[in-house]
Amino acid sequence: MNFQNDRPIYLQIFDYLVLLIVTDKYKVGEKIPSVRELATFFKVNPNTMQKALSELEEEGLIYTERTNGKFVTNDGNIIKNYKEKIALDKTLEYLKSMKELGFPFEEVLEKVKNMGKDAKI
Amino acid sequence: MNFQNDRPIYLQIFDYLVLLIVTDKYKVGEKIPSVRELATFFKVNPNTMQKALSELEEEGLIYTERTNGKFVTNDGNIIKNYKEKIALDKTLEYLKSMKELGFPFEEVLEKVKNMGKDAKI
Amino acid sequence: MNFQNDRPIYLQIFDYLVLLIVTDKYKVGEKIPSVRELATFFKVNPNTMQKALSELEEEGLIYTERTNGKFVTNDGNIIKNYKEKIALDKTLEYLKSMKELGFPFEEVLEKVKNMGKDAKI
Amino acid sequence: MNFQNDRPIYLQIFDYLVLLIVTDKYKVGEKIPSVRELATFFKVNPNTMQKALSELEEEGLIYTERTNGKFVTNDGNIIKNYKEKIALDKTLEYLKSMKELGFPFEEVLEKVKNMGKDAKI
DNA sequence: GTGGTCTAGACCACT
DNA sequence: GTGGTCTAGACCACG
Repeated sequence: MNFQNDRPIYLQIFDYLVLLIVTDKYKVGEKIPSVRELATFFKVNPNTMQKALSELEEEGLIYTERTNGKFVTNDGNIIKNYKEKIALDKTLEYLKSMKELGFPFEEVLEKVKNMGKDAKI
Repeated sequence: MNFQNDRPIYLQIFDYLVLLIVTDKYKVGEKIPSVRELATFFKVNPNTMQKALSELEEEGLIYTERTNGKFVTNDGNIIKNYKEKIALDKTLEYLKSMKELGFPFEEVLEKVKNMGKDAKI
Repeated sequence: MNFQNDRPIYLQIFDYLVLLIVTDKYKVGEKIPSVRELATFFKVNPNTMQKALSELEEEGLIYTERTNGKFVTNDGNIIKNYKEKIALDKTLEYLKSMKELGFPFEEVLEKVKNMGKDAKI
Repeated sequence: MNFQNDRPIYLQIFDYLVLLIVTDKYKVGEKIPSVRELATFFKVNPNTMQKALSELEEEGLIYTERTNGKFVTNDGNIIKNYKEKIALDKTLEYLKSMKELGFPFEEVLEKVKNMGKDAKI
């Protein structure tokens, strides 16, 4: 895992784990590796790992069983909604910034289509 | 102007001034206000303002005439290219992150269309 | 039984059993279920169950007859006093924290009355 | 400041700062001491202090101005509501636990009155 | 000087 | 072995 310099590592790990969850790599209700294991895997300090996981828990995507481990939430809807929310946020932000730049919507749509066609993205 | 807390202020000002330039609010070759004036306007420290302007100058969007002030570049192409570059970057980044989330391109296109239709964005 | 995450499970079980005793669900002198049965019932590790019972015994609310089982104390006064002690502790703690928050006693009394009226609590 | 052993220090500091805010010791909009100063004052590690303050910020009771310091929220309503919320929570929890113990409401009221009379609490 | 982040490492209670 | 907490100390960007 390569971390960028302009964002906190714990947030980058957070984002990565979110991806694993919303794309079903970590299944609903599944136990996730221990804090220490994850810290080793990402080559970060356990505290940093802990912080990333705390954020996940705050979002309701995982929960903790004391002395037992951490688990993906059992509520599939939370995951589904979270995924949808991210998507809407990103789409909205994208369209907003394109509009600020002065592109009419048709042109934006054109760009999206072209870029989606050209490359496999 | 409301600044977010998770990004340097000078970058947020930079972005804002870029918008003014690429949307022709600051015309090609036009003189822009002095550092002091801008600092007052944005309610920031002159050092912060200076940093934002330095970034603009580095991108070639403005240039400095010593003792005379700062001006928007006279080369309209620089501005046009810069605008296009931002747009492509944003579009690429958007499509990439949507793909990471597991959305097929058709669904992304759908979301863009819907959101462009629904709201004035 | 739903356990909270911020307190030891054995303490939560302890509290629950205390309730059973002071509210006479477990009568004076009555035999209580075996550690194993209770552990199964609460879905916890027998060690955890044992710890909860040890605390009860320390408080004098139950006693152990070797090879025979555990029993609620025969001394009704112990139970009565314990109940009274808890009540006073809770009341004192409650009033203290309300005072710390800056509520005058009259207002506290008002809140108690209202909340006791409105809901069945 | 004497910390208890059965609760995280950062939460005890959190509670204490909440008291300072809801009782107007820290006024609306006022700058609070720097993380380092507070850490020194409470004799804890800056990280611990930071965690306590993060919780406060999450609750909306304080906000951060980057490189400038932390401030009590400017919205007096947030503070007022928070105070009221704590009071209701505490009252509800108190009445609930007294009911669980088997005390009829009249008796609870009596205890509250007596204890409020006897001592200055 | 400000807050934010991160590391290294330790200790603890609980199961 | 699990998560949670805490310390000591460092570095960084920002203003």
